[in-house]
Amino acid sequence: MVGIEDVARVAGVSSATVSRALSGRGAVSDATRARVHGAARDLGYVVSSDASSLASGRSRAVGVIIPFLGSWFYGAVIEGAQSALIARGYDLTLYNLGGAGGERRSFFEQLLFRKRVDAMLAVSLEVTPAEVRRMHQMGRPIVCVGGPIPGLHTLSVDDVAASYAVTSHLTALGHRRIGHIAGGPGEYDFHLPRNRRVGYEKALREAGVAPDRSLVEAGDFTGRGGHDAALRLLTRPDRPTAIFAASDEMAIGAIVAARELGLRVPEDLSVVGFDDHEMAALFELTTIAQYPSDQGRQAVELIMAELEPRRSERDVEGNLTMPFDLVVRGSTAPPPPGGRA
Amino acid sequence: MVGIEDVARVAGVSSATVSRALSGRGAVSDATRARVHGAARDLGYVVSSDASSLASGRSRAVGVIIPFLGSWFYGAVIEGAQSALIARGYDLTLYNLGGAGGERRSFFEQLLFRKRVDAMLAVSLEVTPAEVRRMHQMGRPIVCVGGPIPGLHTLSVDDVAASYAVTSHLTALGHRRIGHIAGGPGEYDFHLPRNRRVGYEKALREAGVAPDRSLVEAGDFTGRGGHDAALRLLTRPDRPTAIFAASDEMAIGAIVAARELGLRVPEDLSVVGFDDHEMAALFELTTIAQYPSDQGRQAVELIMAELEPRRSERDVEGNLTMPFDLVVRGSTAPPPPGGRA
DNA sequence: ATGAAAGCGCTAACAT
DNA sequence: ATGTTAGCGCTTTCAT
Repeated sequence: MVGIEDVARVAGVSSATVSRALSGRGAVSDATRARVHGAARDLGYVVSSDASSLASGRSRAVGVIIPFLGSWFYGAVIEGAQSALIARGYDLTLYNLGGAGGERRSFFEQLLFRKRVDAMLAVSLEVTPAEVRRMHQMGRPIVCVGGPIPGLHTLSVDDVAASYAVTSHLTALGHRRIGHIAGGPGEYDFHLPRNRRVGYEKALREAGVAPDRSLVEAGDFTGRGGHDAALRLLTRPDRPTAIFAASDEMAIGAIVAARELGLRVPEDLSVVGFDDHEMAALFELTTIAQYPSDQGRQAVELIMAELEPRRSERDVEGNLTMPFDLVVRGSTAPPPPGGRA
Repeated sequence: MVGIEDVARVAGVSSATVSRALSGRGAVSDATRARVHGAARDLGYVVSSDASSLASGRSRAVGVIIPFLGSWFYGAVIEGAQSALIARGYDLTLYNLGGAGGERRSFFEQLLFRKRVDAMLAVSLEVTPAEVRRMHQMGRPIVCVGGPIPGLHTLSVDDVAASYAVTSHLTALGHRRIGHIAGGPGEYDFHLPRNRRVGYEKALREAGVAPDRSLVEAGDFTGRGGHDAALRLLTRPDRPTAIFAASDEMAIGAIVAARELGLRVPEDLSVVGFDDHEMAALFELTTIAQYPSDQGRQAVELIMAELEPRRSERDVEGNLTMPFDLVVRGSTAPPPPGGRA
């Protein structure tokens, strides 16, 4: 194994200088720096991250916590975070808390404190106040994507506003009976199902429609879940003329369900989703585009601002709002004339 | 920060004994072990992984390398690997080599050698011989999912056999003109596109059909890519009566394309996929089920067998074959009577 | 079964 | 700008 002393010997300097030259911290003359880099390259030297972490207290890794991996959204957030991290020389350690086992507990009790990571990025994580305290105890920056979580820096789209926008699109078309396929009962994905429902109800009220609890069915953010929920909504005698699903996967499931029942989209039923999933365009789905890989990237920027503060950057707000866009495609139209609008 | 010496003091033993008691290596009396565990719990002691790694040479982390994160398959593999790792107290460090930047080069030149991880799990990675050498230089176990890669332990379904099976299902139904939507031109996902095509051609020949190169179109493992490829196939004057897409995402895209052209599935066109994606059942897609999360789990078992060998386990083969199943659903039927079969 | 002590490979004061 | 040196917090011989 070639170590720092080997490089020092070849470059004719001390190991301290090698460390300085390679890490960029501390002053080194240009000539020396060049010699050190040359020696390191020739020897194929790569710093041991363990030794470096132990000595410096910085691990150059950030932990990313997600509730599960089954949806497009999480993959995209991770992808964005990853590329931003790699660009800065950081590793990404993934913690998937969704498993049936004690993943979650062992995470909060052990993993969080092993000092493996310099910071945490929590994606759509529903955390208890006790868990927030635990995270603060860790004493390292924590940024959440999909928030806001009281007490933590978060970065999220305004789910209420976005849901309001997409539901208003439906009411503007003339829909009055609008079903909602919500996220599951809060195991994953915290405020999000609640907030999306709030925006939906706000748009209804504004259109003079009293929200009808029985028009809200739980999906679980999967295609199958959306399909089944839609089936329940659409087999009612007074079926809705439009459905707002809280994710595109569920919306696609709803479109399939409609087709099974012989309903045409959008002539007989309008469907809107949320996310702008890779497949949304394929199904002509009107939806809310959010930009998860940008969210991942941005979250990393926030983390870095805390980790490596420069005087030029001002302090980060508690909660940062991310953009979204209403994307109107072919899955929405005015309700059918015969509809009990 | 509570360190090992604190625990030692409270438990009334030396730090060496604490290390032994907590790690399970080395003999410690039951009474002592209990006292140490008690003290550690009371103090909230968690071992510093950096210090532990540095001293022991083991980091209790494995790196997972993927070409990109955009598909269901990778997410599932990672999920399986993650849960197996966490159960053994290992962390998962993710390397996504798909980014446009120099991720790939910096990975093979630097990250691989930082000694952050005890082993590597490479998923569907197309590696050059030079890269294989680099990985061996690392001197740590490497297991690949989706192989086989010469020189590395791999674990994969027999893509040729699986593709043969699903294509034979089509020929058995009477199809003779069968299109194929292959994976992209090899940027990601290596042998896989090739192997799936080989199985497809073998089934054709066996049915007395000469493979027609012009019936093979490249998708890119996305719904959109499958859709566009299917459009090209289906607008030909002598369009195929069936399509085998190398992934379910692409197959779903093909179903959508068929519908756009007014073709009914399966009456006018049969479509088969590969993977048994979460949404496959929703679209009644006949497909090959493989079990990516099991593959991830199994890969971790292989790694652990090398990392922590026990005498009971015999040595692992170079290549381990994973199961697949043909799942027949509603997207396949005999070709239409008028078809130029 | 337990303890003493020597590192693991690097970084960061401090000195020059 | 560079070198000297003392750790970082743990694991692991080697004794006992």
